[in-house]
Amino acid sequence: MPDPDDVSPTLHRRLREAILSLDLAPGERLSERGLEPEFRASRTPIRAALMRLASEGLVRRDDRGWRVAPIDLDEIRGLYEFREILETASARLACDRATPEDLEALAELAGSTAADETPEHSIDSGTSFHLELARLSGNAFLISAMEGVLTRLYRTRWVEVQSAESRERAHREHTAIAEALLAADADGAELATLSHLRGTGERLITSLGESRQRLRASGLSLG
Amino acid sequence: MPDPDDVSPTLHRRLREAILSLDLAPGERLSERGLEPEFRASRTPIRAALMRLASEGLVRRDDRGWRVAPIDLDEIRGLYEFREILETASARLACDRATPEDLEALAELAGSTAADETPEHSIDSGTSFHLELARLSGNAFLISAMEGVLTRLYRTRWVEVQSAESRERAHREHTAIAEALLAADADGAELATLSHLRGTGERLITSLGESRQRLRASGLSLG
DNA sequence: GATACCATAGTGGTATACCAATCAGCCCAT
DNA sequence: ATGGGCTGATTGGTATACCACTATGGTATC
Repeated sequence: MPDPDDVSPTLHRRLREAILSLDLAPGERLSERGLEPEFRASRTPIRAALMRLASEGLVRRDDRGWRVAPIDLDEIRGLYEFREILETASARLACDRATPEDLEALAELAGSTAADETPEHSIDSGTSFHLELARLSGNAFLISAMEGVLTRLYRTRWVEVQSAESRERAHREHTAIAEALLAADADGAELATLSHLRGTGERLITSLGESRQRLRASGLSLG
Repeated sequence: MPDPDDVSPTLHRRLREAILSLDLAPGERLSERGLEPEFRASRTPIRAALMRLASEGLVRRDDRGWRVAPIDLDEIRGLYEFREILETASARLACDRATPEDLEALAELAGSTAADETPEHSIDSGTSFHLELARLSGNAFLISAMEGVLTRLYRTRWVEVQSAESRERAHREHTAIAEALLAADADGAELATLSHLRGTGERLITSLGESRQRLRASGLSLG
């Protein structure tokens, strides 16, 4: 997912991408010195990047040392509950504040999900849709909180877009949200958002639970 | 203002307290080396503390350097809007999840506000009440977001508790929230929370606007 | 053979030296 | 008197050396 700030491949950004791409595995232990050769930097900036990543929830301090944040089912549940709060509120605020042009652009984003055939593009356009919805709320703290949520959820993306059917469903539901907003129907937009999140979240958690079983059986783990 | 983590007077905590107590003025420029003598530490830990404070919104990066986050009226407005979202949701969740004992403890906190005569204690108990309400939601992200909001708002506390009358009003409204929760009245609790925040926020912003006028007239500023 | 102890290597935490960029102030030239 | 250019001080950014602590593994002793 795009880092709103850094445009040049900063160390923070590179580490972040390594984690989000699962190149650094969830739960993996990291040592500051151990990262030096891979990322061609000295401890000080690596340490700074790790601290920043910790504040984004992608990395945690262990007893002594760091580890990539594990993918925790309870945390995902909490994130989706939190996200419901943020995103339904965003929908209401966007309904009040967004201009018709903004909403057209949002509908465009919703529409673009369908055209893409690749799961990767579906992920990105899905993320963009939800982020844009938050932006239309006009509240900087809401936006920032949504960014945090989406970042923390990003590593689970591979399960959401597995089937063409679920990509199609996301497209339908995003479109429904955008259309309710275009119709200035705040209640409808809130409801559409809520049901989209409820369904998506439930399927994600179920799917993750099953994957966890499978992985455990094969000796792997999610952290 | 209590730091949930650090119990020993860490550097981060000391810097944080210096900012929250307005000992370091809003908008004041800070230099890493310049803080060394005052805080008896070298650049590395000071830098780390500044980065952490930046992620809490108490400090910002300037073009070159750091500055204590100014007190910005628009930001306060945004914070209160965000807080409405978080806290009404907290009330609803708490209504579902909190045990009667939890709610009794919350009512106790609400009650303790009145007994205190000093503005200082009124601040602390008020903060505790709102933080406890968030805790009863049982959602870690909601709690953490509320902590962030309260931290960012903390420096404006001196205006909220100026008059005995406003302290009394806070007491009444907190009690009303706690009682609605005890009655398992989710709608009532949400409404009581909303009206408490609306009123408090509005008065705060008005008051800050006037203070800003007065300060500007006297040559000072809030950053 | 089991256990207790010690040496060692690896950890994050801190202090510090060096770097490039920048901003301010002063001096000199016009 | 004024404008231009240079110099020095100060900034954050980085690299690195040193510290205390701990966990571990091997060895020596019982």
